[in-house]
Amino acid sequence: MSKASPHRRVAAEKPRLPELPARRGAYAVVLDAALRLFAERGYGGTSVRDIATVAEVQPATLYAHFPSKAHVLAELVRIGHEVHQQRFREALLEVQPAPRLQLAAMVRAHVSMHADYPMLAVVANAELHALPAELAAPALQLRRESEQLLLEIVERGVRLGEFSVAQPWLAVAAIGSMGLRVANWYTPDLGMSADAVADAYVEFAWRIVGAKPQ
Amino acid sequence: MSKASPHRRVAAEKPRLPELPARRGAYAVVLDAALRLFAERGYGGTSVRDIATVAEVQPATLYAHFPSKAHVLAELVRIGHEVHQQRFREALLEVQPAPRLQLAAMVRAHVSMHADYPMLAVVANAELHALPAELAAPALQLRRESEQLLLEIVERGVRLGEFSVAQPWLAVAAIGSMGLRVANWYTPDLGMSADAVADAYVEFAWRIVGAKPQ
Amino acid sequence: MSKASPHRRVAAEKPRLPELPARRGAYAVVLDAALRLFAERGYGGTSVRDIATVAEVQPATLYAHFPSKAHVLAELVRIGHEVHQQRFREALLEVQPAPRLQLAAMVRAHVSMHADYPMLAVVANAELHALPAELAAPALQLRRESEQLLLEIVERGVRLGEFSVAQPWLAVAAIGSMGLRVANWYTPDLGMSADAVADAYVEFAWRIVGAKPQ
Amino acid sequence: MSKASPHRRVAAEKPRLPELPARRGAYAVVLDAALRLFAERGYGGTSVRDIATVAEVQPATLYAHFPSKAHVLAELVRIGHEVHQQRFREALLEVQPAPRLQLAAMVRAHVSMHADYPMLAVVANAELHALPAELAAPALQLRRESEQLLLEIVERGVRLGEFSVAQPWLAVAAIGSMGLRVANWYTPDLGMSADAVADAYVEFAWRIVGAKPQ
DNA sequence: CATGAATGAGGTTTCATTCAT
DNA sequence: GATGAATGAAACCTCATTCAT
Repeated sequence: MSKASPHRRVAAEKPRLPELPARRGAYAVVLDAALRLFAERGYGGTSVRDIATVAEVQPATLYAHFPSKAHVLAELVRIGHEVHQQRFREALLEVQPAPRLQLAAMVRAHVSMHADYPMLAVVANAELHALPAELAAPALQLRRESEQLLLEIVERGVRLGEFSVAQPWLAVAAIGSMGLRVANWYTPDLGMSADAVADAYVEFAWRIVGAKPQ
Repeated sequence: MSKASPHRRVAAEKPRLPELPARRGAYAVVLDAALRLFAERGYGGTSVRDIATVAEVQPATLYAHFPSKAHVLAELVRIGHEVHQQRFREALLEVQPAPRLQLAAMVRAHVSMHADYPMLAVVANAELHALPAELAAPALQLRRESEQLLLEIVERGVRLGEFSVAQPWLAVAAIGSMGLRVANWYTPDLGMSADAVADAYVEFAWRIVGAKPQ
Repeated sequence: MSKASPHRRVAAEKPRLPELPARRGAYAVVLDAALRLFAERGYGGTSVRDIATVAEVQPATLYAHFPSKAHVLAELVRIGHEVHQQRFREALLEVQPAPRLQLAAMVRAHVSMHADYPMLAVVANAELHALPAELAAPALQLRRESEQLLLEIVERGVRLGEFSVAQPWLAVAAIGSMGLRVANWYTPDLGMSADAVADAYVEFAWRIVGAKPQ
Repeated sequence: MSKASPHRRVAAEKPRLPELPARRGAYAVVLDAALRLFAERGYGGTSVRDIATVAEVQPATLYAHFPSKAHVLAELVRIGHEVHQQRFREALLEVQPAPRLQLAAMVRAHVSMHADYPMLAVVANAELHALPAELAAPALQLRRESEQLLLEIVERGVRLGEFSVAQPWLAVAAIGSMGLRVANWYTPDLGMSADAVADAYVEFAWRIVGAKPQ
């Protein structure tokens, strides 16, 4: 399919991919083209020819770098989840062990990742279902771990009396969902920094879990 | 494409479509099949042949009722938005004019719609981008109106001193996003009623906007 | 196919069909619609639905009057050849037995038929090949007879010393071809009567066979 | 459609296409197959699969060389008109400026082209109407120019007193029509050379315009 | 590593036709 | 006699992928 979609699924245009140190040339161009197209039209709405055209490469060239179209998506999904996990890891390493601060650090990481790499986030979220089971498994594992981590923080906050929320897992679902969707509408053109959005969402998260002031 | 997706995009199996009074026969069967398939595999991942097979009709029969595959999606998107709007309308008609109650009614309508018709909601949200502009326009218009309505309620709450939130539009974005995602994970099998989920989300929404107790 | 052709295959719009005494109703409407469409787009470029649409009838109705699409064409071809033959017959019955006058009468009949029923003539000529052998046979027979008749007239003229042409059969081919093509370009809008065209073509025919003056 | 037509639209079998210097392989094979099938069954009566089968390639291969079925026809129509124009051009360049000789040269070129490439001529004439406007335009333009050229020769002959014909444009129509139809019946199997046919038609053309002897 | 050409399968849609009403 | 709905086949075309060069 080659028609452009009439209404954007992602508001922002860039940045698209984080630095991919070791990989240059056709690999990077193809990945970048696929990212843009999968984000805009979805995996099923994008043909290998579409990708090759945007990448200014022949369709056959794609197969020198990826075993199949699905593997291109798999690679984008992997990168997306890796970036997400990396931000989570850094956030945890640098934060004091207070639930209130831990939650803030996680939400900030979550939201800013979705604002900084919106296309990557949309593809990793919305096109995951297009992957065959074995290619999707690693991403699903990371997702479960992240959610579990967030849940443990919230439950610990509740146990310590710092948070007050009836069903922590529902709060986690709500907080996660809030952040996911940022990828769809955030763009620097809004005149608001990604940090400012993250700040606001941290406040929302605190409120949802009933965090005590201070 | 005819391979089954390995991980569910929607947890619930039913109910799928609201009563479509006057329409019976192939029209309803096709629509129901398309709903299930679009929800599971996406529009681009579903072929007309797939739909026909599930509906137990010939592909040609589909074209006696819909001008194209896109029009099948358009009809599902239309129905989804109509149900959503209908719930919003009823909620508003029956509620006291207090912002706190209005917000509660809207969130309850929003969440319960996504829990009651999860497939319809997922298709209407996640596959809207696959529609050509002219078919997507009515849904986009309804979306803007719903969001505007929610925003006005929150802003009024702030003006009246009942709510306390720095950027009402961000709060609206967060609240809306929370509810959207319910469609992906809710199923009665969780042992939790849709009403109970809605109750919890109403509480979250109140907290996000800093609603004063009472 | 339903797109209109961009350049006319027949210049004239009407008249289309001679009076069909005994047949009224759907039969006549279908035949008239098919005539127009076959003339403009050809048999292969016209669908049964196209015919039904123009005839303002359901496709199924067509099958109450014709066993198949091919039989609709066969009927038009039959009528076309019948009209042609009828004109030839009348021409012969009313003419003096001089080759010069006989040739004139035949050419006049041939040309005026193509000018009076251009759509019918174009369909009978240009779409004959689309008919299966058994449906085309009667028309092919009539064609051979007409040609043979013309050939005999020319050969007799040569024998009697009234015509002078080396290869009578080539002259007949040329004279017949000239007249056939009139159907494509003649229209009363040209400001010239069909009779005037026929007069001119009679003169051409005389010249081709080298008819002695008087 | 794959049934063979029962009565030939073109008597001759070959030669079919002029030398296409630079083009070999699938392009040429497809074009040759399409020429034969379009000539026999018409554009609407020939499927892409039919062409691919005769060309001994896959249908998909056709689309590596032509954007659509219509473009295959367009290419044939283009080649046909180019050959015709080329013959006209050569004829004019080599002839003395006497109207009588000019007319002879043109008619000879016209007729011999239709006898030498009968399939190409039939397709270019009889299937032109199946092309969308933008693809048909160049051919229509060439046609108008050829006709205009012939008309100017006849009118000049009349002015110079070498020809005597009341309506030169009608004579041109008749002469052109005569030649067109040669493509339908001529075949070397008749035992008559294309040149001999052309000679006869030159004589007919002279007679039609009333050319003075010598 | 990149490519142009080819392919078999399958995409969406239209076809001529039938049949119960 | 007319129809609305259905159908199996086939229409045109695009798909992801391969391979010799």
